[in-house]
Formats: sequence, C-alpha cells, structure tokens
Amino acid sequence: MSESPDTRVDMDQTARDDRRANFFRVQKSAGEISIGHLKAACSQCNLRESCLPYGLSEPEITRLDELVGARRRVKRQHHLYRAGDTFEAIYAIRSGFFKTDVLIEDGRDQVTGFQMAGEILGMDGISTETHTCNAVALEDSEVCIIPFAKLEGLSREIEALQHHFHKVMSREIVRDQGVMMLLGTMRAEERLAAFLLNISQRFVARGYSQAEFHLRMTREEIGSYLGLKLETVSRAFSKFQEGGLIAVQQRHIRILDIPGLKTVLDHRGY
Amino acid sequence: MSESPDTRVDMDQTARDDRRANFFRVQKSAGEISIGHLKAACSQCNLRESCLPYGLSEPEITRLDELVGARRRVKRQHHLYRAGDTFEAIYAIRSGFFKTDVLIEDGRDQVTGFQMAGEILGMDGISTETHTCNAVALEDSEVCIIPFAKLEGLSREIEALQHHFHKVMSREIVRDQGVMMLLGTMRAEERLAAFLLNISQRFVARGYSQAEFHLRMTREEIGSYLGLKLETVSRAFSKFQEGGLIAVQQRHIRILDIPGLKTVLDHRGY
DNA sequence: CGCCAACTTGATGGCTGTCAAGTCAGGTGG
DNA sequence: CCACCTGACTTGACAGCCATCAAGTTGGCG
Repeated sequence: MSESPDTRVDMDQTARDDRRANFFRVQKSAGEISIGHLKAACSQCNLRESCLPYGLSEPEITRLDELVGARRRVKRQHHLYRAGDTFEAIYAIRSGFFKTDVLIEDGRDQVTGFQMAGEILGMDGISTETHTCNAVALEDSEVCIIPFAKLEGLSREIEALQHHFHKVMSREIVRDQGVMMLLGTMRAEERLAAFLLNISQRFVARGYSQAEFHLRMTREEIGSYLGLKLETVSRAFSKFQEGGLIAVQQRHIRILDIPGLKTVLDHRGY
Repeated sequence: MSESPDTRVDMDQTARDDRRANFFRVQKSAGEISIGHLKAACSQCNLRESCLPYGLSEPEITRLDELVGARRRVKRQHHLYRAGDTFEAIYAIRSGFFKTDVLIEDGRDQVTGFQMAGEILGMDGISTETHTCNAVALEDSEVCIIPFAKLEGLSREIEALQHHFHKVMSREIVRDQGVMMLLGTMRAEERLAAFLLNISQRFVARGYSQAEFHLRMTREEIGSYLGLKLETVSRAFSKFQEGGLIAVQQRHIRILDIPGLKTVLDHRGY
C-alpha cells in the first residue's frame, strides 16, 4: 500500500520552473499524502537513539509523537524541498539517502552534503525562513516531518529536547567545518579517502558493514561534493584499487585496508 | 582603567602547550578579570540590533543583561578559546575582529572564518561540549560572555530569544555552505572577489564605508580561508588593481568598482 | 537487441602551488 | 635620527595537479 499516492510527487522534476506550483505541491504532499496511514511515532522508531529523541525519557518521547505530525515519502530523484521554498519544518530521515545542493546563477552547483537515516535535514531554512539549498532523494526515502514552530514550542518545555536539538545544529556546523578543511587543504586522493572513511563510519553507526557498501550517488555528485571533476574521482578510485586499498565495482565499494586509507590522509604516501 | 589587568591574558601565546594551564587561565580571566568593571549590558549596547537581543522587547533585553555575565578583553594574537577547551559559553563580539581556525595533526590548518562586532563565536562547541576550533583575536577585542546553560534556560522562557538564537545558528550553517561553494567551485580570483564583497557588505552593515577598509588579517590568513596560497592571493590583489577594480596598499583596501567585482564572480571576464 | 547514462582511461593544457629573490613598512636599539 | 632587522608582501620562473577534451567501455532497461 501507499505506493500509488506518491505519483503526485512525480511532478517534482517537471515543476522545476514553477515556483508557486512547487510551493503548492509541497503543502499538498505534506498534508494529504502522508497523514494518517503514515503517522510517525518516535516512540516506536528504531532510530530514536540516533535521531532527535536521543536522551529523552519515555514520557517525553511520547510528547514528541504528537509533534511529529506525519511522514512523507520521497521517491528517488525527487525533491524534499528546493532552494526558495518557504521554511516550515525540518525533516528526520527515517529511511533512504539524500543529497543537498546549492545552485548559483551561472549554472555552477555544488553538493553540500549527503544525509542518511537518522540525520536531520532542513536546518538551513531557519535563518531566513526560506530554504537555501535543494534536498533530493538519491533512493526512495521516507522522512518524518517536524513542524518547526511546534518543535520550538516543545523545546521550551522539555529541556533535554532543547539541548539535543542545539547539539544537532552545532554538529552540522562542525561537519561543515570539516568539509571546508577538506576542500581547502586536501588533494584529490586525500579528499576521496576522507569521504570513503566518513561514509564507512556512518554506515557502521547504523549497524551496517564498515567494509562493504553501495554508494547511492554518481561520480559526478561525489566530485561536486569534493570539489573535483568526475574524471578525477574515477581516477582516484582506480588508483586506490590498484593500491589494494579498496575494491570497486561501479557503485559497490569494498574497503580492504582502512589503515591504508587513513595513511593517505595523514601524509601522502601509501 | 581596565588596561593593566589584561597583562595576565598575555600568557595566551606561551601557554599553547599546556592545556590544563590554559583551562585555568580561561576560567580566571572570565571570573576575575572582567567581572564588575566590565559588566555587560545588552540594554545599553549599540550593537543590540545586530546581535543576540535582536527582536526582543525592552523588558526582555533587561533579562538578557542578567544572563550576559561579563565581558572579556582579548588582545591581538591571543586566543579567546582553543580547540579542545571545554565548552561553557558562547561569545558575542562587542568590538574587534577574530578568526577561527582548525588544525589537523600533520600540521595543515585552515581558517574557517573571520568574525566581527555583533557576531557570535563558539557555537562549534555545543555538539561535543568541547570547542573544535581556535578563536584568535586579530586586533585588540572585547567579547560578551554568554554562559550557554543560562542562555538555554532563558530561551525556554523567552520565545523571541529562542527563535533568534536558532536563526543565528542557522545563519552559521548557511554561511558555511557559501564557503563550501566558494572552495568547491570558484577559481582564485573569483574567491578573492567574493571575499572582498562579503567583507565590504559586513562593514556596511556596521555603518562603515563599503568602499574603503582596513583588513585585519595577513595574506596568508586570507589564503588559508580561501583555500589558496598567499602568493596567489597577492597576485589576485595585483590583478584587481591593474584592472582598476580596487586600490591596494598593504592591508588598506579601497574598492573602486563593485559591479566589476561582481562580474568577476558571475562569469570570468572583467 | 540496442540505447543511454554512468563510468573509465588517455592526452593535453592551464591554473595554482612551489621555490626563490627582492621590496616595503614598522619597530628596535645604538 | 638613522641603521638595522624582521615579518609581511610582491613578483618571477617553473612544475605539478587537476580540468578539459575525447574516445571507448560497462551495465541497466525498454
């Protein structure tokens, strides 16, 4: 069930140029599609220890349930929100995989991050009440919609929620600093090594294998994130494979030598 | 008055290797040096419209006064905090100019930002309760110390304060995205043009000339921030001067052609 | 089976890093 | 007051990393 209603969201790609239509559609998908049969419940969610409810008591989590109104499914290649959309909610990823990217007028764009289950999307919109980047699902995904005004309200009552939310925002700032470091000081192979180790680590935190995983993004998206061209990314993958650090087959990655990858970061030898 | 007590803070540079001594000094300077004669008062501060009190009513600002315990002077080249320091407070810059930077083991470092009066420092520490970067004054400066636990407490009572603080944090995230864009997609001259326009704009917002200002940082620090070597920064300055876009004399900058600088950003011609 | 997007690999060139030398400005001490 | 020193900056020559352009390969899907 609940597969067919999502066809409405298929407009996502074609609505790219009609901002008002896009606003409307977002409202509709939040209000009509997801509510009811997709009611979220933090108290029942197996991600609650790595998501917003972290550190809350049982009764407090129950109060979160009231706040997190609904879930929303986002199909692969469809937008969760776009730059310019009015900000109303943040989103907790329940399943799936997203990227965020920014476009500037002259056509250049950059992927600013990849997000996976348990992570929070949309905090860029708080400052101007307008989203400043696009969030696109890289595989069929599902998010919990957290109306921001309600979150602030509940944060004023539940100290642990307030504090944890602040930590989540701060973590985003620290993460961005790490990316700045990567883009500002590292060469191509170091960037890719750092990227692979980061992805690996995040998969581990979710109970998946640290050594073997399937990338959800293209070489071009990886390159955009790392400030490299897709050819350079591809060459670095090949180099790592030749060096026995990883085994690559398209998007399927097996890490053979984690200490070796870390060595790439530290100095510049193998 | 209040000039001599700061000699104690002169230890900042030599204490670099003694983490515990550093912790101690920070406590002392917050507790002993600044309190009393340097009592902060948001209600009296002419920066309140661009700082944390923004949007608060008069009585609410008065409550902020109780929260913002003390000011602290930080002399040029001295640290406000260091990576590894335990996080206890955020800081509102009352006067002066700061940089934040991150170091990694192998000696590489990167300037992650420049901060001026009215801006907030230290939010990187919230997530892990430990600062992740260093904050260094680039000129003799003064900050208001905002104990974070107290800020969270008051935020639970004053909705406008809570909301504005969230906006401030979000603004930091958006700013970082802009830097990622700069580092990931722009070439040297574009980066410098973006940097100059950004600095100019922030000076304007503080009532200074948009066209003429004094840079507080070295070419090397600019380069580190922009992911370039200092020689490249220097060459770009010279190029802009030849092109009649700016007049450079060491750190004194006069912008002659703002639209011209914006053109550098858009495409790649002059 | 054939198409197409994604990916790989090679050849070449340009931007920026690196190394080096020289200039400038400010501060110190004689 | 001036010589000197030092850190910051500028400028030049050269090299290397990565972008660019191009051609070919792979795998998925209609």
